[in-house]
Amino acid sequence: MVETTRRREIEAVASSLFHERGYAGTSVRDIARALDIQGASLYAHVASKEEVLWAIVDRTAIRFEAAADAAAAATAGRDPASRLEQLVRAHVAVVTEDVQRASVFVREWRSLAREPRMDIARRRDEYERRFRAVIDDGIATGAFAAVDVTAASAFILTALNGLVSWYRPGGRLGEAEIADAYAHLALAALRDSVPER
Amino acid sequence: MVETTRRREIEAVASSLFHERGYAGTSVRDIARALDIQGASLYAHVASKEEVLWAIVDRTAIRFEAAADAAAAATAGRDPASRLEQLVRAHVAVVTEDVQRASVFVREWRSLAREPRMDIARRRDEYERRFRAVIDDGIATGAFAAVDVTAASAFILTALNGLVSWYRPGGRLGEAEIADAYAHLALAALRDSVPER
DNA sequence: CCTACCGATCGGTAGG
DNA sequence: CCTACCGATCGGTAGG
Repeated sequence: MVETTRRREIEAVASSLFHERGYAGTSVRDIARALDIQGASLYAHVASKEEVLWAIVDRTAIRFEAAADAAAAATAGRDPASRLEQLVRAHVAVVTEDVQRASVFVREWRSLAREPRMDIARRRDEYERRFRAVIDDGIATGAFAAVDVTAASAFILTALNGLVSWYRPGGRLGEAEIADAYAHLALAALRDSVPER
Repeated sequence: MVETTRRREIEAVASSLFHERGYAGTSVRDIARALDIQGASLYAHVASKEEVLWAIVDRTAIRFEAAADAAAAATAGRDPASRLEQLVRAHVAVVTEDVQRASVFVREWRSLAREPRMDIARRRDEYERRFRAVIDDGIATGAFAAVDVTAASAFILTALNGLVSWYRPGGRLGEAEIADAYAHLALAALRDSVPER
């Protein structure tokens, strides 16, 4: 499938509907109706409903990965707290940049067929590993308290992902405020409460 | 609808399927098949598919509310940190006690029709308000850092709810370990990093 | 991008 | 709890 304007419109509209009603709760005709075309006409642009979900999920996964890569590159060699802070800020930026797509990525990837679902599962694990590695380092250096790394990374990552269920563009809290607050909360959660003594 | 054994079995099976595939992704026949009866036979026990979702969601909402009530009652008059700790522990307990139902409550309440959905939305707001109130108090007393209360309560509550997507009964981390870790993380996230000086 | 159409499945009812 | 059945809708194809 070539990347036409129409194709991009379809993905935008689908992201919005999948975000609101979920993948299974959205029909191909719902998407078509939002574009003022017939349901069957959609198939001139996409191979299947699932292919649209895949396009949204894969692209968004790439954004998260690229943002985390950039954060890691920018903070290489620095202390764990700074590295985690940038990972958190990168994640918040990707979510706020496009909540609908981020929401579909976070919530609807389970609706994919076996193979693509396993691909995403693997990439999510990889992504989580970045957080775990930084937390591990922080515990090793004494910057972070000796918490259970699985629980801590799950706590922080699900909090970050939870942003998709409450962030509203144009709301009182913009991306900058949320990034600051979330970076502070995540770091404070991990930081050893009695650092120097 | 009277509460028969069959009725309870239906809700248990439906919780499991809704947890795995979502409400919209689960058919009435899927539920019936898991019970070894015909799809139409389900209607001898339930009025509609949505009524089953409502039963699960409403009961689970009641559990969260009751657990928070008990936590609040047990810590009335105490310091904000202790009160928040017990709210966190209560939440973790309800999730781990029945992940499937908790997961359906957290993820699928949006699939309800307008009226029940608004009822749940209202009760979720009410529930969040308990967290906000304690956080507000903690900031007022100086026990907590002066974070944005909306961001902080959303961060913590979505982290708590995120447990439904990774908790596995019988896994390495049991309810006690998770409750300890999550209570620590939530309190540390809020605590003023330089309390006495 | 449309019309016309496909088989399959959806939630649900009637009547036992 | 079953059989038999309902209209509506599902994702998708053929052929223009």
